[in-house]
Amino acid sequence: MPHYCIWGRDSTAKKQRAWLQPHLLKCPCRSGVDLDWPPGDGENKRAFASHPAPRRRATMLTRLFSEVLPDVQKLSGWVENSEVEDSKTNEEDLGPLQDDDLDDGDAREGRSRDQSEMAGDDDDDVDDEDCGDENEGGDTAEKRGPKKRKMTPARIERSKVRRQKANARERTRMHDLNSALDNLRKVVPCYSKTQKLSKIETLRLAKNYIWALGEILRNGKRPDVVSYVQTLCKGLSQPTTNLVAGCLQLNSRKFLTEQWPDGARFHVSNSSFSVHPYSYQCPRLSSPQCQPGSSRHMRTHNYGYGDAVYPGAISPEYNSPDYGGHHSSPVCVNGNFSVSQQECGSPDTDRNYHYAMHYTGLSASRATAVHGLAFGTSGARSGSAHSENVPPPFHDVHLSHHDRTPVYEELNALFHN
DNA sequence: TAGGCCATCTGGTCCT
DNA sequence: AGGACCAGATGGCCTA
Repeated sequence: MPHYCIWGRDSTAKKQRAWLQPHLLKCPCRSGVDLDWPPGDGENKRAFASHPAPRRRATMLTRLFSEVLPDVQKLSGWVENSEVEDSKTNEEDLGPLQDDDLDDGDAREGRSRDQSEMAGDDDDDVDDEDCGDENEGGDTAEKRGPKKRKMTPARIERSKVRRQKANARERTRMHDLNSALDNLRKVVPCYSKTQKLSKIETLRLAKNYIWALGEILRNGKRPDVVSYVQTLCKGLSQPTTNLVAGCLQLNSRKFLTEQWPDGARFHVSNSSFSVHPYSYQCPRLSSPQCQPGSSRHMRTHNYGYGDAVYPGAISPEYNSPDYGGHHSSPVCVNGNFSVSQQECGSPDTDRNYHYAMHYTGLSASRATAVHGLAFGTSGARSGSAHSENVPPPFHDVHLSHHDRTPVYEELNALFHN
């Protein structure tokens, strides 16, 4: 049973909530009062109730890049060497923050305490420094070294200006980072301007995408769709998994009717399979929110696209020529399906549209080409603001004229918003 | 209301 | 001294 201790005073409800997430937190206090987890009742519970903020919430990007980097390094290594020792990296590197990540807690403690002390207003800082000058009789180590210069009003003013400039630079830096992430979103196998992947999911998907492409290079053959999708979705949240699956299936279907360079038609067998680990029942399908044109969730949120399902991602019968026209419209937009009123929430609808990833007998090679290698088909992205020389994402692949059903128009609108 | 994601501010560290 | 980068803290917004 882990122990947590008290290391400060802050009573905001949110921080208390966060503090109670043991997987995110590790109290850096050396000498605080240890408390049993879970809080339980009595004095211990009261102590938790009044417990302060977490000292640390794992920094997202650092965590993510620590996940991505080993794979990228490994990938680049075996691409160059044409060999890979194993493929267990994905299993190794994902997961919640580990205790090892927090081993530097003590080191941070001192810094955090310094920050806490310095977080006060400038006047306090000035007072402290002035007081420090007055206590020259002591012989502690921290009182040696260069003598602090007195904070004159002019120096304080300059310090404020410096701080403001630093803040502006930091904002710019973070905006640049976000722009880069936006560009990354455009090249991973799932992109929508209205349903942005979160930063962490974008990085995870990018990592998986790189890994999948590397596997293709290593094996010299195209993988089956299932393993390809499994690779892409490894470590992703359920909503992101469904979104990716939907995107893949959508774009796969686009190619069902397109001519390939060799003139061969895309082969569609009668067989199909489901990838149940990724199945996800749209919880709002039968809810009152399931209304045509509902736009409540037409905004960016990471879990809003959780049940995004696109026409090609539904059941195999959906693709059959016998498929009824009344079924041609369900499009889950951020969890809301644009279905007719009578369909919404009906048992039949729920039964027919169980939102597992159903793959038609899609040729693995074609799918791979679509999702991983066939950038050339889409041409250059027009109007893209990013400067990186990135391949255009497959979602820009144009549909052939006869494939531009209203559903696809809607999807195109969705994807190009 | 809990929890996730995000932007912003901030001070520390390293480097030029 | 100042810039880049990092990471902790904080609060807003949103969904379930």
